[in-house]
Amino acid sequence: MRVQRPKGTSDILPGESGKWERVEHQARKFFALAGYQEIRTPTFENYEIFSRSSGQTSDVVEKEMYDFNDKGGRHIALRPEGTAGVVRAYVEDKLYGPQIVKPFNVFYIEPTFRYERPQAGRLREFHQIGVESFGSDNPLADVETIVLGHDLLAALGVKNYELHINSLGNQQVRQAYHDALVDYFTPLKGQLSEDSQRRLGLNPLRILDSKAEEDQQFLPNAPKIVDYLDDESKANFKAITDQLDHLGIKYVLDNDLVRGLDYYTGVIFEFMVADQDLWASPTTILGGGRYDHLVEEFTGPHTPAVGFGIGEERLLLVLQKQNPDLFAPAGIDVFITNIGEGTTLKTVELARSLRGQGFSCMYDVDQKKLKGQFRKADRLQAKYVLTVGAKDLAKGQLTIKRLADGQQIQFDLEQAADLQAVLEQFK
RNA sequence: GCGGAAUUGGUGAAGGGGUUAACACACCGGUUUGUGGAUCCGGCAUACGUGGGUUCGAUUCCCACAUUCCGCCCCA
Repeated sequence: MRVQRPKGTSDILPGESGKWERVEHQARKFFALAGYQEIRTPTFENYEIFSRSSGQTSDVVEKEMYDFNDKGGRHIALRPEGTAGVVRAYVEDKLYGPQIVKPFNVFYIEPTFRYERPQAGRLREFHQIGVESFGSDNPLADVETIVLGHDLLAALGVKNYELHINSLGNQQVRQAYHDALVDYFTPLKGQLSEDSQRRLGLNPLRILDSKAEEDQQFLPNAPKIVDYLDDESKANFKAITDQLDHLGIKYVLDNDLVRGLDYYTGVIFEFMVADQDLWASPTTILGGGRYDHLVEEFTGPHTPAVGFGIGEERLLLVLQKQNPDLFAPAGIDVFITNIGEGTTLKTVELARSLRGQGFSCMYDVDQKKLKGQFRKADRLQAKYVLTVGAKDLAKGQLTIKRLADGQQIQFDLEQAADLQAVLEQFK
């Protein structure tokens, strides 16, 4: 048997898992403060949920879906993004009902899957932290979502990121813009990159995203979406950017920002980090936007919505560099060593008592020699070592030592019921 | 999907077609048995990603595959 995890997956080991817990704990706290509640949807859905929402010509559907047929012949896909499943649940579970306060705000933290070549900050199984807000078409809902993303990154300690935003307007706008792009690029077709020639027929919007050298020269003069926005879309976008201005949130208007999923309709945005040590080119750690028709597409009532997703692996890469303090190893409060006849069970009793008092506490189940126990305490970065010695115990006493400076004090056994009071003697 | 590099023990690694795979760190044990983080002593890869091939003989050469890393595409 080959003992090897599937390509593009990773084991999050103890030590590493603590970092994840801190990030997720902070995120949960943050969402709770904003009144967002958690939603958990299945890891897999019927294939159509994703193919219809993301768009048949999107890369996600065309080549990155992790799909298979189950034993019942159902075409299943592991979720490649978070929004579709939440929208499905919103419709199926009738969360649009009048008894539910609008907007309906949720967050999720979940594994996500894309069948791709792994590289820095890109795995086949990765994790997304996301939010969705259903039911409001007010620009303030867009602003609230962007502010949430901005403030969450700030709370976690991400320092250098750039917020790119753009607007895609409604379906008529998109159609008109689509046609304009085809008109512009078709005469140039022969000079475009192979990929872009293909995109021209399928999804010309994608050409704007191209980084191919052949294409670059044509991009500056390509039609801009802003010129095709109708008055309402324009007013909407302006309202959003004005409010961001007032709130002091910096952003870059990025006409070429497209996003990989077809369901976006209004404002779209990405928080990008440019760090040569991490990635050769600027990389998106958070992306999102407005999708006003997806609920309808899933046979629900017309429901405007907006949300974003954060790539947790990428977030961690950035945080480890920009806010390493967040991940300072914790160590345990107390390690109990014991020596001599009749001290073992006393040790267990003390450990249970200390844990009950809220101290993290361990002892040596291997019952090695005292020196070995101290070595263990040191390796576990214990703050204090409490020693249960047979001789001391006979006098009703215990010894506690602070490892940082070697200071050691003795105290009566009964005082162990309130260790905090004992520890205060060190100060 | 395309291009490039890598793959030796718990880790970082040196090495080289043929009887002991260097060195370091970590770890384990000891330094006469009630105290850590120092020193000293000892131990620690029948093994060099997998499968083929070349050869008297390969971990060392060749091929394929796998995985990892980097870049492109795209995105989280």
